[in-house]
Amino acid sequence: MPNQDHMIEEMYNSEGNLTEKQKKILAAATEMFAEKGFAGTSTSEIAKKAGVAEGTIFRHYKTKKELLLFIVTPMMVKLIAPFVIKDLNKVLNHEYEQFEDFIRAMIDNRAKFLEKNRPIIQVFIQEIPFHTELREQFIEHVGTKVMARFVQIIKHYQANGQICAMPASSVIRLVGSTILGYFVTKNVLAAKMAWDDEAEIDRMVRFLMKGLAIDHTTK
Amino acid sequence: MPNQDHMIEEMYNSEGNLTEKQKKILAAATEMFAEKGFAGTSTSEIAKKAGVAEGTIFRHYKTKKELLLFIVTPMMVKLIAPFVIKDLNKVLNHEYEQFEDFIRAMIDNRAKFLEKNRPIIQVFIQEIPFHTELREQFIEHVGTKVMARFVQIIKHYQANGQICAMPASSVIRLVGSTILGYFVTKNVLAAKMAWDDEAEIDRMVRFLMKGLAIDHTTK
DNA sequence: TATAGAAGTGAGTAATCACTCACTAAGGGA
DNA sequence: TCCCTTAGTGAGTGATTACTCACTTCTATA
Repeated sequence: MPNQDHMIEEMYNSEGNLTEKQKKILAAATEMFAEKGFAGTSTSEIAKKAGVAEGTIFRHYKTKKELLLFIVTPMMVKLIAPFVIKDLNKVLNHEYEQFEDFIRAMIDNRAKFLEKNRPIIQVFIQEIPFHTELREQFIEHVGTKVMARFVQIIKHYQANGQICAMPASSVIRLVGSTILGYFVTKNVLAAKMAWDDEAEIDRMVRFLMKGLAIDHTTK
Repeated sequence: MPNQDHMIEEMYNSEGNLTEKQKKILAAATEMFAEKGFAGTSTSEIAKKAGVAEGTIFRHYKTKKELLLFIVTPMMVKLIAPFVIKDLNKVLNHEYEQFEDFIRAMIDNRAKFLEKNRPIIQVFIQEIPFHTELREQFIEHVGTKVMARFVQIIKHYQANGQICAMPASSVIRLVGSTILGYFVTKNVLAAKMAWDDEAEIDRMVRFLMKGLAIDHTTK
């Protein structure tokens, strides 16, 4: 797909020069996709909510699906990749000497990312099972590039003697699952229960550090 | 909703006395909902795949949504609740003296459950964001009943001195996230990469045991 | 074997779907 | 001022949607 990169780059630069109505369309579509799903939302509903004619949507996006991709694609490109590259450098420059510091920085960073892009991320997660393009994009941008960076980071701390020997991919999965689980419960069940965020983060970090520490027990 | 329990009970008993065509409808609907989503699947498609007339679907299910609920509801009732109750008793009867044995039994049990009901579970997970009824049912059956059981189990092992002091809900979240992450990567990325299942389980269990062990380090 | 009730059918319905197109409005450079 | 490009419009398109209903077929029991 040679035009995909072009499309992405275009979006990268063009966020500023969008018409007022175009912004309204994107906002309305994001909100409705998050609430009712892509297949459950009609273009007429989006137009009504955005306060534009239905034809206006199709002036800018050839199909309804293209609208979805324009909402969801830049999130992956713009916001995941740069973070990882930047933080990788910090790690390799010994900015996070302790693995714990790196974990805490990552949790904090992702929390802010999630807060800023909650509805878009929601749409992305909800729609990924139904759209091959989304899966492919995700694998391309996150699955390979980001993964490779993380492997380097983990190996760095393993060589350091800070975390135990184990395939890097397993470490990433364990850490990722734990952090993801924290975000999911925090965001989905937040209102339903008492939630001391700082304490939960502390417990989670401690659990991770202990779980990944080098074994001293001879079992 | 007073008729919900009745509906559930009915399904509980009636799985055997379904017509051949009804079974075909359920199978076809499950498969298509999993693949294309509830909103993205039309009743005419289901009828075609099941080899029945479209009217036959609506003879048994008043609406398309009722069909979805008939597919997804019994999974929660029949298969989650009994397991937990049974295993709770095993724990309280000291059948799993070691917390590790309990964890391993649970992983094994859930793996079999997932294998048997993969498409239904997939539909359930994919549709839960869009249907309030599903969320309510899940909270009612899993969120409260199952949660309460787990809290008892965790407290048992904490009193035993096998796992560290921490709110039971946090322990459940950490363990649950880790196991869920294992299942997700295993099932979603299974074909894409090498996967030594036994080794992964061992690593995960070791991670959990270390992570939840009682602290000896004076930090 | 007669019959009632359930299972199954498929043509038909109004509503809604994503999308088109001929059109007007607006803005900026020559 | 003219003109060209882009943005925006909304009525209209055929296809598809979930669902209905009058009808036939099957099946169990009396």
